[in-house]
Amino acid sequence: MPQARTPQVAPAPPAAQRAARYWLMKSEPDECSIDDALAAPHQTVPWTGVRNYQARNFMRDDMQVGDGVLFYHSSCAEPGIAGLARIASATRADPTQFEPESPYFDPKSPPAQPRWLLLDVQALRKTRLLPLAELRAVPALASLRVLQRGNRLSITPVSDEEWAAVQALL
DNA sequence: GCCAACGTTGGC
DNA sequence: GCCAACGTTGGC
Repeated sequence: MPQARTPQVAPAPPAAQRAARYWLMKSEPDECSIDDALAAPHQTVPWTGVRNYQARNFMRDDMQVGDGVLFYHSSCAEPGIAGLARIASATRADPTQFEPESPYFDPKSPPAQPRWLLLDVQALRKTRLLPLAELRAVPALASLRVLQRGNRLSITPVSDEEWAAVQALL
């Protein structure tokens, strides 16, 4: 008895099954601030340099064009949410992994199967800076990933409720 | 597959 | 510059 054929390709998961529709993305303002992104052509920058598998997998598996982004400034005098942005492209290979002179060079990444991805992020607007202390004071943001102890991920999902709570602060 | 050593992140 | 926390590496 022949078995029913199984689809060769799994259907894309419905939006409700994605990890999130909103994201927080960290950028060092010395490298690319919200002002830098707003000044870029089409207010769009390639999000280069992600070298963490969890963050890469969010880009690869969950992030979609149009998703909302909290643009976060890290490793600077005033860390916090500095602007709003959106995901503006699908993923593609991050070219810096193949550039020996780049700080993001990864000699172990096989060019035929690039290990690291990026996508384009379009800045929408600069906001007033929402520093960590202010975010921590909002009960609805208690579980925001960037506020958790030891958090280091440069891309983290933001729930619908957290997104709304941030918008309410602006 | 364990786990110690090491490098990096990032707030303070 | 300090240091806690975390991810990665590599010997065994």
